[in-house]
Amino acid sequence: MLKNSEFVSKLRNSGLRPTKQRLKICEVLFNRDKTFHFTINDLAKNISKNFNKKISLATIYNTVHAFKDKGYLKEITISSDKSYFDTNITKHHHFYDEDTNLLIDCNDNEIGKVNIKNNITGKKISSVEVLVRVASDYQNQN
Amino acid sequence: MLKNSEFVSKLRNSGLRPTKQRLKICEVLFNRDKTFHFTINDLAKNISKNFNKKISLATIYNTVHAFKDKGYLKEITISSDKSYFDTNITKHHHFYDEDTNLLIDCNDNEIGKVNIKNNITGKKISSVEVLVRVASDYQNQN
DNA sequence: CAATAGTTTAGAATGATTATAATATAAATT
DNA sequence: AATTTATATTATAATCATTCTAAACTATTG
Ligand SMILES: [Mn+2]
Ligand SMILES: [Mn+2]
Ligand SMILES: [Zn+2]
Ligand SMILES: [Zn+2]
Repeated sequence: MLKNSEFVSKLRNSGLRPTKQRLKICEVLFNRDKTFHFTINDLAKNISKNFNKKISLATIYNTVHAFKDKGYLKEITISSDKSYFDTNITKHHHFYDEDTNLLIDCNDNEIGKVNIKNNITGKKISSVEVLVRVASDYQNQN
Repeated sequence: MLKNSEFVSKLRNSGLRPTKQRLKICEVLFNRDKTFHFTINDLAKNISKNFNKKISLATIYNTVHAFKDKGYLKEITISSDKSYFDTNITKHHHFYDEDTNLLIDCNDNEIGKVNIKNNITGKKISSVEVLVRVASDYQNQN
């Protein structure tokens, strides 16, 4: 539950001007109790529903990518045609419900620490992500 | 190192007619000692280089998707704009080298078993995949 | 209040993937 | 082995999410 002036600082601190559009997008994304997952399309619909002045799709793309670059969003790719953004930027894993197409955060009492015994020589690990796909029992599994 | 007649059976057994094009693609993908990762683009280039008669891009897409549906290939999605296919269809995890854009298979002495303590109620796990992104030590990490 | 740098926008361009529908091939049937 | 039927391939067009362009707009600075 951040307020407008906090978004202004947040944007200024990252070298982004606090424009009307960016503040509106901040409000939609970050002015909540819980983090959530969304697609660009979800966000565009959400904004057009809850904002009288329209924000162009190019700006929505630009802003989401800027926020991702600044580390305010993470991108989670499920398949070649499904990409989600996540307002939860802490390290965490996901369940993906193939029936509902919903991403669900895992916490530590759901997936234990991944044990990486050997890394590639000369490389540093930049992220470790687990994706657990789930579906109804009686549905076709692949 | 399978031979042509084995590919013919394999295709027939899955209800796919053993056409010239599909057999050529089988040869390129499965007539090897080691499994590997490829993009559609890689495969198309490979075929045009090693085959005198061209296979249309539509057929390459169709065949790769048919093979994936039949379980002869797995798809590994790295980001919204990078999708790989894998001829290793066993359960395994991956390192992704952000410097070289190369996918590398993990074996059990690199990543231990993922401990899933609680699953979503009423759902069955259809896959568990770990992706470890790595990059050079001195490179920008995100 | 300029001047400047950064931002938004509508619309065009891109490019990977998929659809179309005519032609070709494989399999099944006579 | 000729005919019929089902399936596959192909060139090409269509789709559509994303990115690009460049003109208009806005926030910031002096
Ligand atoms: Mn695909
Ligand atoms: Mn993107
Ligand atoms: Zn999440
Ligand atoms: Zn692999």
